[in-house]
Amino acid sequence: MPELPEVETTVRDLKRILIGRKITSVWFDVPKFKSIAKTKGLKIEGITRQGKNILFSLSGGHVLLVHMKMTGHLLLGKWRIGKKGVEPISPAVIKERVNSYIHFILSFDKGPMLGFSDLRKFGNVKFGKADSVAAGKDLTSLGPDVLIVDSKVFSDRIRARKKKIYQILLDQTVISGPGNIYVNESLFLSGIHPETVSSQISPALLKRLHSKLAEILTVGVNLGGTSLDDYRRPNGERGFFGNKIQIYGREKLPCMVCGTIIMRKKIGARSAFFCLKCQKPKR
DNA sequence: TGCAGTGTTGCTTC
DNA sequence: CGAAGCAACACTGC
Repeated sequence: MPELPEVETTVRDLKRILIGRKITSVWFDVPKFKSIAKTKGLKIEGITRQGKNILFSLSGGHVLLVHMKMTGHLLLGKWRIGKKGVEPISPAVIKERVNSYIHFILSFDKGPMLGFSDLRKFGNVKFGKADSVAAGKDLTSLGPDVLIVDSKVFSDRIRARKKKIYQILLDQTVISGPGNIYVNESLFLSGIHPETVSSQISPALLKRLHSKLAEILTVGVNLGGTSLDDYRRPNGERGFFGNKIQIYGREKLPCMVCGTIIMRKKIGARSAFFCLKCQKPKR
């Protein structure tokens, strides 16, 4: 689920609470998360984002990397760990179904705990010294961040590939950050058909795409991300970008601009949504 | 009832 | 080498 705006929202929300806190105990119920045990006793010195990865800088030069994948989200709250498993105490919204799949918890010297909810258990964590995490494939394979890269580099990297622009935009090794919702929205706003071959799009049009993508991602960040289903902010609240969606998920509904019925097509195992009148293959 | 589909990504296979 | 298919997993909706 989470794309750049959801990850960025999570980082910003967590930073305000967790910087300076010392991890006093850890709990997990899925073997793949066992490396969080090594964070016990360390202090959180910083929280940043790289692509869709969240990086907790910890004392002693350590880093905890968390990727939320499809259904993960980090929540601040209180849990009681008993024989029946994890029992949420707060926040109240924790009672929502989507928040009841906690698979690891960090407790601190004071304040709320940090729980990781992940219905499908696709999430990932990595722990290590900062340089070894930085040298790992999770981070080295990432292309430049879509909100940081300048439009010339954005354009050059995309034109260097020869593939459908929709697939290129979802490829984190080309540009990191965009996911399915915001990619569909940005192609719609730019008037580009998702199957347009990347190498054939002019630098001028790619400049427009870059600006629309950055614009829509920024709106997403400002609205706290998109909560169509599972995603929640750390305090349990929803993000409101869902109200701004113009094309994603609107198959068979009329285009908000021209009224043409919106199409859906599988491209590389993902669903692209587009308006045939507003989005032409363009160069 | 069963099966396609889901905001992600990595590995295997050809 | 790249592209396609499958895998991880749990649930929803047609």
